[in-house]
Amino acid sequence: MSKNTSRNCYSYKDFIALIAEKPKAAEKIALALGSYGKLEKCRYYKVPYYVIRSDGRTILILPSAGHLFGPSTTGRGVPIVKIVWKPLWEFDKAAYYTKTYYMMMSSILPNAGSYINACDFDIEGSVIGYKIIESFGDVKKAKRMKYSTLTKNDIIDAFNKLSPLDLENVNAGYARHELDWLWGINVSRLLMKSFKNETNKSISLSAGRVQSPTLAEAIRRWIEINLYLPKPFLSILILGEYDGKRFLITPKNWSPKTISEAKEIKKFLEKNPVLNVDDYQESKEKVPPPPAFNLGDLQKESSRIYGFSPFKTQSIAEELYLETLISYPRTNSQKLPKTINYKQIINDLSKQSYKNLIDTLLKETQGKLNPVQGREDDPAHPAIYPTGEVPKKIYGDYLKIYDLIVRRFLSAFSKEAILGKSYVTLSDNENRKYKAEGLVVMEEGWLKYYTFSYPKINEIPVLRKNDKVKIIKVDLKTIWPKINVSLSRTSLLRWMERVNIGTEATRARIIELLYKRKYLINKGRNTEITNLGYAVYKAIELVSKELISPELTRNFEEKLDLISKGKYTKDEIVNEAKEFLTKIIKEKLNDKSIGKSLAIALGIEKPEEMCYICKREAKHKVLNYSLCDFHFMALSKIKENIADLVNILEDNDVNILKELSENKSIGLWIRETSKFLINNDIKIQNLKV
DNA sequence: GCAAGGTC
Ligand SMILES: [Zn+2]
Repeated sequence: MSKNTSRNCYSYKDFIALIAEKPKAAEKIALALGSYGKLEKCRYYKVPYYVIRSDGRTILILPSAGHLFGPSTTGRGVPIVKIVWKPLWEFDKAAYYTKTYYMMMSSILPNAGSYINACDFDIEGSVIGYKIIESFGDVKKAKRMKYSTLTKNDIIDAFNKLSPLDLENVNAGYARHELDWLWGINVSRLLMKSFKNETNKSISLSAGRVQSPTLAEAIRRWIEINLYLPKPFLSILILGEYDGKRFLITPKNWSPKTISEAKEIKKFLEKNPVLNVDDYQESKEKVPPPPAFNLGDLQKESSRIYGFSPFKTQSIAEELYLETLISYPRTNSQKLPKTINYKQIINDLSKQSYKNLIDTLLKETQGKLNPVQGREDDPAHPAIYPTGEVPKKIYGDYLKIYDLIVRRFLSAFSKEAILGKSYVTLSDNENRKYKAEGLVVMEEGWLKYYTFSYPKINEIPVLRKNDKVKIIKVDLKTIWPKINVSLSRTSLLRWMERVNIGTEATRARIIELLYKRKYLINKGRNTEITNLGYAVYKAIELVSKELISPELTRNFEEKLDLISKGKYTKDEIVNEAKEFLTKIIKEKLNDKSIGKSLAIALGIEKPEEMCYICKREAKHKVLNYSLCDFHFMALSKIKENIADLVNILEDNDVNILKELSENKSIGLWIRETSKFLINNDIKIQNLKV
C-alpha cells in the first residue's frame, strides 16, 4: 500500500462508496477487502481514506468520525418542539473537527455509483451512515453491511452478504436522538426560565434522561450516608498464642449484650487464660482469573488501585487506543475471541518489560492459550487488550493504565489461584465460643500477572482438637459498623452500569457534567450534593417522576423497539412526546415555586424560615427551633434509637449524644443534630418529633 | 444555553 497520495486518488468514477464509523474501522475494512484488488491509501486533507481497484470495480472506503449530524435548536423559547438536523460542526464547537470528514463526504460521495453503510451495527451506526448517504449520495442505491468483529473473515463475509438498508433501525435511531433532545432541552430550559423569571439572572441548568436519574441516585446515597446511625456492638479481641505463634481470636456469632457483661467476660478470661480447640478445618478455594477488561471494569480497577476518576481513565485509554497500543476501549465485552491473534500479541509483548512474566506464562500454559471469557458482551467490539505494539515513550499515568491492561490480559490465560483457608472454633472454660480465621495463598496462578488483587494474608497456626491456646491479652472494643454505601464518581458509574443507563462512551462524561453544573461537589475525598443539586432534583421531580428514574430509559427502549419492528413510526412516537412535553412545560412555567426554590438554593433569596443548624430552608419546628428536612429526619432517628444505645453502652443520654456528635463512623446530620441537642440542653425523651 | 450519543 502506498503511503503517499497518488494520481489514482483523484481518478475514479462509478465507484462503490463504503462508509465506516471511524478511521480505525476504515483501515481494518480496507486491509481486509484489499485482497480484491490494488489497495491505495489516500487523504482528504488529514483524513485518510482507501481506494481498492480491481478489474471491474472500484471501492472507496471513507471514514466518518461518529455522528456528523444531530438535532439542533431553532429558537430560544420553551416549550420548543421544532427539530432540525444539521451538521454538528456548524453549531457544536467541540465537534468542529468533524468538518473535514463532512467536507470529504460532500466532495466524494456525489460521484459514487452505489453506497454501503458499514458503520457499527447498532442504531447509532445506522443513523451515522444513513445521514451521510442521504445528504451527499442516494439512499436508494445504498446497502447495509453487518459484521460482528473487524477481522478479515468477518469483513469479507459481510461484504459478500450485504443487506438492504435498515430503515427501521435508522428510524429508531432518529427517535432516540429526538426524544433525548426534546426531554433534555425542554426541561433544561424550563429550569433556567423559572430561575430567570424569579431572579432576572441567567445560569446554566440541565436535566436529561441519564444525568437526572444519576443525580437522584447521588442524592439518595448522600441522604443515607448523612443519616447513618449504626447499632454498635461490643467485641472481645483476644490475642492468642500457640506454638510461639500469635493470632487474633474473637467471639463466634455472638457479642456481649452490655458493657458490664463484656467487662465480666474479660475478667474471667484474664483469670482463666486458656481456650480449648473444639474444631479446626482447612479448605482450599479456587479463584479463577478475572476476564479481560471492559471499560467499566478498567475504570473501577484504576480507581481502586490508583484513585483515578473514571473520566481520567477513559481519556487515557482513548489516547492509548489512538496510539494503537490497545484495542478499542469503549466496549462492554469481557471476551477475547479466538480471532484475536493472542500468540502474536504475547510474542510482541515479550519484547517489552514483560519478558520474564511471559516466559513464565508460556511455560505454565505450555503454549496452550485459552483465555477465560467473561459474561459481559458487546455487539461491536471485543474486550480491551494490548495490541503488542511497542510504546515509543510511555510513562506516568499512561504507563499505569497500559500496565493494568497488559497484566489483566496476560492473567486471563493463566491458571486459577488457590487460597488456603483455615477456621478454628475455640471455647473458654464457661463454654463460650470463639473463632479465628486464616488465609494464605497456596498457588499464585493468575495473581502472578495481575498482582493488584493479592488478598490480605493472615496466618494462624495449624491446630488439632483439644489443643490449648494461651491467652496473652484481652481487649474490649465498641464497634460501630461502618456504612457500606458510598458516593463517588466510581460508585455512581457502577450504579449506571447496573441499571443500564448511558453507554461506555457517556457515563463518565455525564458524571463529570454533574460536577460541572455544581450539582455535585468534591469535599476532600468525598462527594456532596450542593443546595443547587438538591433544588434541581426537587424541581425535576415536580415536572416528571419518570425523568429522575431509569424507567424513562426503559420506556424509550420499548418504544425504539416498536419502531424498529415497524409497529409504530418514528413520528408517532416523537409527536406523542412533543404533545406531552408541551403540556407539562406550559403548566409548570406557571409554578412559581420552582424558580423560588432555585433562588433560595443559590442564596439569592432568603427562605421564610432557616434551619437553626445548617441555614437551609426549614419546614419543621421543634420547640422554638426551625429545622430543615435533613436535620429533622436526623432528630427522629436519634430519638428512635437512643433507648437501645443507652442499653448497650450503659451510659446516660448526654454522654451518648456526645459520642454520637464526635464519632466519625456516624452520619454528618446525626452528629450535627446530637451536638445541637447537647449545646441547647434539650431533653430528647420529651421531644415530639 | 439546554441532552445523549457517536469519535478526534
Ligand atoms: Zn439543617
